[in-house]
Amino acid sequence: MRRILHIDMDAFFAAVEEKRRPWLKGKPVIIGGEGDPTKRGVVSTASYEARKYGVHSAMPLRTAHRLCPEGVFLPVDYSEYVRVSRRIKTILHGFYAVMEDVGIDEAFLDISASELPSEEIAQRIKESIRNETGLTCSIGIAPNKLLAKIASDYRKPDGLTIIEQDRIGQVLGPLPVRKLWGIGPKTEARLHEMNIVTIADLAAKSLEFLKGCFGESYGHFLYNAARGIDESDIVTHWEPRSLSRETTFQQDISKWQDIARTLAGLVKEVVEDLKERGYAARTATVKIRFSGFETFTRSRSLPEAIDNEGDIRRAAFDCLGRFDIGGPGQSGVKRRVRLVGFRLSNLARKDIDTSPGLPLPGGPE
DNA sequence: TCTGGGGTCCTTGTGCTA
DNA sequence: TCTGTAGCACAAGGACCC
Repeated sequence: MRRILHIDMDAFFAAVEEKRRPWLKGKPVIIGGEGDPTKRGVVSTASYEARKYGVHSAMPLRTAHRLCPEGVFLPVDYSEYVRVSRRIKTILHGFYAVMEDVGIDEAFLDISASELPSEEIAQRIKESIRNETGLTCSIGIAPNKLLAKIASDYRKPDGLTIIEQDRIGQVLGPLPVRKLWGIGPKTEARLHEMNIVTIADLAAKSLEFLKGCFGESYGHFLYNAARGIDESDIVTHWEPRSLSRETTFQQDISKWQDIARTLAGLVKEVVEDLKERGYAARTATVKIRFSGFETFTRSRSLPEAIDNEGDIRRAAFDCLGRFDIGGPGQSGVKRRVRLVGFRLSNLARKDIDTSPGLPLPGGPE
């Protein structure tokens, strides 16, 4: 029987800020954007005190300020959170080598090989993290990743929940469908329309029914997830599939030159990132969001993967020219633009030569 | 009235080719 | 030569995650 442990740091960004600024302790702390609730941005993390006011992540900062005017608004200091995150991941590596990184404040560990009881392992991890960083975390342990993630969310903050094989239905059944990883707001709304509110409701539906409503792949996923079935492995290494940058203007803009200058800057940043990581890319995509929040993309695939900024910029501007927004000769674009984004995908590692006739890494000697 | 940024994966439509 | 079809790559959009 597999034993998978999921660890989730409690209100991570807010906790890091409280640790280095103790006067914040007990105050409603809201981290997001530039830390200015009069500007555009959304909440990245709200402390548990702020959550009492109804503030939650992904909420617009202006809304958060309306709900919690006495909140302490702080900008996102990503480099500091990465630094603390690295310390935590090092601690976890010290316990078990088989670890899957899930973003900055989460991880899965496969603890199947350990002789120790699950609870003892969890307590030791919690104690080490608290001693080293002063932060608390919530831990879930279960036979697979899907259930371990639900378990870590079951009791927060500083929680520990273990789901044994024979209690899966009992624990899962009464929970709302939204608790399942992979069910977001859209699917939740669709399920509610079908009178499917809890995971037990979902588990009562047949595979054929779910495939008919949600398609082959997602229907199958929902059927298994409702039963707590997940055979996915711990992923210890992965290659990036795409690299991107995007920016939302403080005020919607209407000058083609401003859009072009922003796009050129984004291309530069993404290409620098691409080169630093040692990749080349074959597909360039430009994203435009208009003032009404309608979002469109235009992409161009090249004959081969490249990392030359000039050629990539030409592909980007070719995409930009295919939007119906006017052009360089005109003083203003037809519609005001809220966001410009740029993405490179179809990445290929530059240090791996995959030309015909040469052995691939890891192939026969 | 408000709705960030950096990702992954899936679905659907379309055009090309065998 | 015409037509139908299957497979594939690509483009675009959408849902979801942290």
